[in-house]
Amino acid sequence: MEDELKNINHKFVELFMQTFAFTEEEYALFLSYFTFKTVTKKDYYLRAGECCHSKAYLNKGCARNFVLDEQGHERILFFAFEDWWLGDFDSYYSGKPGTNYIQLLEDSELLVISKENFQKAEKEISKLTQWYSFKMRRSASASRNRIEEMKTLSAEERYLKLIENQPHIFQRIPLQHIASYLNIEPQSLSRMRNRLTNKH
Amino acid sequence: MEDELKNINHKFVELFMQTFAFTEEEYALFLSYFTFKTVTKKDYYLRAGECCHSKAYLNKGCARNFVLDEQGHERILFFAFEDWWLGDFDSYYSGKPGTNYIQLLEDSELLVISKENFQKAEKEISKLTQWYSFKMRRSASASRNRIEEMKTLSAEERYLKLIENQPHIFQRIPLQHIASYLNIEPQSLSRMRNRLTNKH
DNA sequence: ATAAACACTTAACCCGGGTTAAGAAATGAA
DNA sequence: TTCATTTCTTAACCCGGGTTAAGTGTTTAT
Repeated sequence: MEDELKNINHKFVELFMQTFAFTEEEYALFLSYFTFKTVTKKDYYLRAGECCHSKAYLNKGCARNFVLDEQGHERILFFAFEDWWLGDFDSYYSGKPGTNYIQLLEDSELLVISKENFQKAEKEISKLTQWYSFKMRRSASASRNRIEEMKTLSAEERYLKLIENQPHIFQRIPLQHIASYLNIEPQSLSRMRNRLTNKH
Repeated sequence: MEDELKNINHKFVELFMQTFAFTEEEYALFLSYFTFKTVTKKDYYLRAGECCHSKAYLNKGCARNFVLDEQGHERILFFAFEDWWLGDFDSYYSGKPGTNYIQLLEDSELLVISKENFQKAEKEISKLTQWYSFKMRRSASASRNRIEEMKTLSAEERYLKLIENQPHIFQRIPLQHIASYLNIEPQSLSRMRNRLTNKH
């Protein structure tokens, strides 16, 4: 862990040191519960059927979170980039096997904390619970907004919104995965992009 | 309030008295922060553009939570029945105007608690915070499952799953609203039902 | 009792996305 | 450099759901 400390994403440091006002001691204690892990492109952090016993801070790299439909097609629920947390939280809390796959799309760095260590940390650093309920609320809100978006926008509208709001995704994520995220086939995305450019 | 106390849904009593082990005093205090409200069919608890300053326990009746898409079509996100809580939680926490409409579909009874009163109650009854973070986690999990369902199932599969898992909905909710919940037009639902019965 | 409002169904036509198949372009490995 | 793999595109055909329109029940209000 020692060597990697200097490489920790500044957003991680800022979040706990500034936003949640951890003391140096609390921060050091919190960090000591993590393990630093490098994973290569295409590795999985989690597969369906496994129990999720940890959460992981994505220090560097990006990942896709997907499930399989009844025909075995991969359906990407969302992408994760630097400063996101990885995990199947249904499985994490229920202790039961989950349905999510989480695959890294680049060589990446993770800060992994086990469920047990997180519980210990929560007992020792009371601010953590506060942070966590804040995060939970934000996550619930994001999911509700996503549902709203899926219900009110067409595939084309969602594509245009994605270009508008998260253009960086197109720099790092292959179009086939973006198609899956938009819930259409790669061929349909290709056809749609063609349609859109010929409009002008 | 006095008169209506005996009509409070037994699930409400059980939740706080048994599951969260409120004392008689805590329960009485908590209840004193609510106002009992009867509303008639088609009334709105909330409209888009309004700020949501309260949450409401649906003691009796049912409601639909919907948003408008860009063409002004109503899109139902979910239905609420007895023992659900009503509110636009993005607006509740942000203090900003929300996008959700919540309309009662039957003559209904609500137990309404204002944001201020809930905050007071949280300070006086620490178990409430515990209850609330539990609820938040459940809600986040439900939303994620809903996204997963929307991404992996066709309209027909979602319809069959609805019959299987929540047949009571068909007793109380008009088909046009169920169509909106399934994200299809009433005509398409009608056609689909016809298709399905003719299969046998 | 009667009209108005609401809820559901059927049918014809259109269009976007799925499917299948093939080929082009870009990337990676030996 | 060369071959293999991966990624992206194009095209033809099909199908489910949208759209429009009309018609049939079914409630609700007066």
